[in-house]
Amino acid sequence: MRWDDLGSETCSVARTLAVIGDRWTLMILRDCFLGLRRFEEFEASLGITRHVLSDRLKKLVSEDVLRKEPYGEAPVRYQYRLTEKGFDLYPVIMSIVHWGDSHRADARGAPIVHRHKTCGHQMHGALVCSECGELLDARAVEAVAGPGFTDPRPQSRSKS
Amino acid sequence: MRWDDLGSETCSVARTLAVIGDRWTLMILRDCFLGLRRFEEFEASLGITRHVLSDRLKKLVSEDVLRKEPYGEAPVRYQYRLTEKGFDLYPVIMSIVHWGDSHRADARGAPIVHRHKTCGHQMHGALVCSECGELLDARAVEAVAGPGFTDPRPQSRSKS
DNA sequence: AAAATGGGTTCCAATTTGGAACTTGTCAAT
DNA sequence: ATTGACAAGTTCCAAATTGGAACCCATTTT
Repeated sequence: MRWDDLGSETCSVARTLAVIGDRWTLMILRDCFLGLRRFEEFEASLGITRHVLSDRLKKLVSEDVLRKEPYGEAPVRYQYRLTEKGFDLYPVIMSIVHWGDSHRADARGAPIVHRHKTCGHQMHGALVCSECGELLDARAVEAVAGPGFTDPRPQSRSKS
Repeated sequence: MRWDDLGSETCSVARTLAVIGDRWTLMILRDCFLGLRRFEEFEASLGITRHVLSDRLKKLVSEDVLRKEPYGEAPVRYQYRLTEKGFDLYPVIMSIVHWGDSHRADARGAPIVHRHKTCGHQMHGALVCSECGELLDARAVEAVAGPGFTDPRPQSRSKS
């Protein structure tokens, strides 16, 4: 399968990764959550080549994850900001951060720590059951076919 | 910057993506959480080319996300299973699933639904503050330098 | 008038993928 | 005892993607 066909799979992971599952896209989104907005800010922060950055930003805008808005007057400049749909990716980023903090931090500890303004504590993101609020463990969750389920790969790679 | 240098960045997102931020790796992990274990199962499920699959599995094993264990007797065969470190990626996958369900599902609804065995309800993963348990919103979280912080890109791309 | 700034685009070489065929060890059937 | 099948790869080549650098264009500052 070509990577570009991922988006038409009957799977929410595949469909999501078709948007953000790219080498650099999640790094761009990390920067967005850190408040970066301008083309050259992303470039300097990531050290990504300009045309790959340009391409990824276009894709994110076309997917409505980022919004490109003009600012400044005489020489009109542009900035890229998260849409609500983009903001909804926060749990993905925070889960990634927490895994990195837990498993890839150096001896001194996490490079960035997070403070919850609401309660004032230093915290990390925790994944819980939306219904009972208990911490989620993969072994306690059962996946079953939902309303949008269709048998995967009906016409795929023939076996003979 | 080359993608391969990501792992040495002072950022947990970068370090994590150096392990899983690859085009196919998260799809492989999705399959692992769905219970797939064998090389040919992954290949059939993903339609990925064999040498890319082989390469990704090797990387995941070397990162201690998957474990390669022999099974069967006479012709010894191998299977790949999640380690604890791999299991800890569950929040990442579930957050991705939830975003896909929310923003990329077709009219009929999610292809897969999840049932929490503990409470019995159909649920999704929700990201909360580890300290106060409140649902996390990006705007309510402040990121500050932690113990492992070092100034990014000290020797990077010179400007002149 | 020359250089800088911001936000790109164009070009080419190097790397990575996609696709298919080939390998190796073992078993099962002819 | 050959032939075929299976699992798990590896090898080869062509096509696509990335990395690196240079170029473009409209304004603004020096």
